[in-house]
Amino acid sequence: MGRSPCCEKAHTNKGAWTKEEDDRLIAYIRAHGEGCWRSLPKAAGLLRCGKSCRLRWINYLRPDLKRGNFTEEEDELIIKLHSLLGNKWSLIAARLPGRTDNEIKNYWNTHIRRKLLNRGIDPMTHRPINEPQPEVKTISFATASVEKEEEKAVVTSSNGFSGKERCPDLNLELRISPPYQHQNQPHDHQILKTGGRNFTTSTTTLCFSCSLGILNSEECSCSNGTSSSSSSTGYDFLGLESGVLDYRSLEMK
DNA sequence: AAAAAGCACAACCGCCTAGAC
DNA sequence: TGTCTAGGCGGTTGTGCTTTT
Repeated sequence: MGRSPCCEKAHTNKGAWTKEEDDRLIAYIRAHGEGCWRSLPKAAGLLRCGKSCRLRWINYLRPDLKRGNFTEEEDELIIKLHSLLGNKWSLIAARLPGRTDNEIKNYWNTHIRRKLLNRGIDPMTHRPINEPQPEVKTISFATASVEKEEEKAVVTSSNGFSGKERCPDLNLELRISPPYQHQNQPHDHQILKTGGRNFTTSTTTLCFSCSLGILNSEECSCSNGTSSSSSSTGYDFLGLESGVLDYRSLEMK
């Protein structure tokens, strides 16, 4: 049994929104707030699908949107978040006030991908291109329901990893907890191996290359592990100190 | 100047999930 | 407990603009 269509498609407009449609949508939401998107088009006098109205509002009409070019800081934050979260655009967007998931997704595909490729970094794995894939041992962060998590591992990967194929006992569930102190890691790095990937977090402050798990990179600017705060390097991994990202609230399943 | 290629981004499509019943 | 639906998400496509040939 197939799904019923989200709206009556025979009598809906498609394609670019007109100024008049935008005005109607804005006026309606100002008067009634965001509510039932399914009934909104009819109530607002729009010949549009509810989904289309929602998308238009969220991505372009919301008053709190920050339009315009991405800053270098936003670029780097997106890269860092993508290295951690993969193509979870909504999660990434949640860390960038005024930016939408669609906007970030487009920006990634048109700008950042190329930028990383120019740096010699695979945009999907965030590892240097041509670097042999390291052998990955499983570290499971989950405590229960192992079989279910294995099923998830087959289908969940957002970065092109097929967990079941390459790592039968792979657990892709990621939970990020307050940093665990480990004295033997160079540069105070901690490598979270999950989903066939390395996620690097830190008890201190990391340079960009280190945050991507590129240890001992020539581009490393971690001051040989002597840095102890972002103020000394100007680097605030994932915005932990600036408050952009509360890593304790992150959870990827 | 015109055509082709490349780029940027708005919008759509289909799937997934949570919640209501 | 199972079914249905609205909302949400990520992938993909369409289209207009810009740059190159």
